[in-house]
Amino acid sequence: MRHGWRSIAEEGRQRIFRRDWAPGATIPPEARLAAEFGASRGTVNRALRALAEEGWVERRRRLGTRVALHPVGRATFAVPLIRAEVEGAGRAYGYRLIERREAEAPEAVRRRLGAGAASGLLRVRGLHLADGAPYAHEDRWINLGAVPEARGEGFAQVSANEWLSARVPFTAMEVHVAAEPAGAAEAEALGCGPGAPLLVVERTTRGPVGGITLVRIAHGPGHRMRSLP
Amino acid sequence: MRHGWRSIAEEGRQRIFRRDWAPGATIPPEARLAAEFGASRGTVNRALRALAEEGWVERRRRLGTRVALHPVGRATFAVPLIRAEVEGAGRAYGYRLIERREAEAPEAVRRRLGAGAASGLLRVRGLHLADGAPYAHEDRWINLGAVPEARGEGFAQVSANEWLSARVPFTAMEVHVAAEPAGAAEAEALGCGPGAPLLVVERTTRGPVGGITLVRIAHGPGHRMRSLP
DNA sequence: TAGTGGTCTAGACCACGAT
DNA sequence: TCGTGGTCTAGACCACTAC
Repeated sequence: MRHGWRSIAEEGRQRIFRRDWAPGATIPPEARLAAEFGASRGTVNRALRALAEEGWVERRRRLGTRVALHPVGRATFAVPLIRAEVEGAGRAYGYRLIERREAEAPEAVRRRLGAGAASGLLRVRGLHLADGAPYAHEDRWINLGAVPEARGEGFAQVSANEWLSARVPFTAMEVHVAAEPAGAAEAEALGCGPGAPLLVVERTTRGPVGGITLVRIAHGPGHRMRSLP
Repeated sequence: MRHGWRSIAEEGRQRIFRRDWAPGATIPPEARLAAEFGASRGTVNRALRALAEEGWVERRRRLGTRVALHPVGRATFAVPLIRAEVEGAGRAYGYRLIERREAEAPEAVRRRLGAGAASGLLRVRGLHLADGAPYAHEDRWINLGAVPEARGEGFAQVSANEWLSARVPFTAMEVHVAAEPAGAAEAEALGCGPGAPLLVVERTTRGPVGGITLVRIAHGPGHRMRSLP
């Protein structure tokens, strides 16, 4: 038998699906599987690591590899530039600045950004358009302590979304998703009734030195997020 | 210098962040980096593969490894059992069946399940409770062609969510997320006003032989999805 | 203490795709 | 054609943890 790590992983999935390897059971150790498949231990390790990342098995030193009792699924979503998202759908992208000012941030915002009372925060609101129609409302706080250059940028031509992405790499990102009724400002910007259900994505972005930006993106009614394959 | 693959990956992230490796630029090939870091090519490969999975670089044979122009972020969410989700939050879990019947499915449902006109479909609706209060409304179609045992199950004591998870492993899952106004049935079950914004998660689950189940889970007002770290 | 997975090495061949 | 990443091998040492 000739086996690559992908086919070994697939065979493992099949055995789990057929209950040859039952939920909760410990499967044979890598060395034994390597002998069975006629592969090296490294190849088997690669395959089992893939199954572990997919949530099918749990691996622990000494304990061995056990089939997960409740295969916890995972779904991954892309977090693209809004411009790229719109243009990727074959629509014309547009952007309009609504508001830009240095302002006192609510305590919750400072805390989530890890910004001390000393560092200023910039608030930028804007509207993303697709084919001229409102697409998403962006309400952003930028930590000027982490990105002082933002002071010199008006964000009238280029959205903060795009400006930051091109200039400030991040190292970690936290994403919350919720359904919320449109507030007054969002309803006006998006052209929907107040209270209309909006898909709201909140992202906190951090660099090596701390919080960079916190953004709330409210998508117009009907918007869908689709998981990556 | 002694380096494991994790520290090599971290060094790569730092170089990208510092723009030593600029966006769009091609970084040195694995063999060169291996010499630089005093590691074997296999170790460097492992590190760069990790950076590629995180979206920092794009790798292609012959072309080499390029730093991504727009570091497309990815956010991963767990798709757990609702019971596990509720109990994990330290709340008491409950379940109530609302409806169970074999029914004609809309064409859209059949298509997404890849179910022919011949195979019957079972519809199960239920309500998940946390501390006795409505938590999420589940509206599910089960492909009896793929899971004939479901005919003999009443789903009165155990939710379809849990029954399927324990019995039918899946191989692929597609997830859609949207904000939608509560319909009449959902509003009644969840005890909210009709039109209230609900976070709706639609999952299509497939096994090796085809579609298994399509479920629409409407979470009560205020629910949040949080990305995994 | 011993069994298991985690990782590293040095070398090899292959698949892809620009030239 | 040939440089690049993708993968496999056989062997080795280490880290964790049940016993």
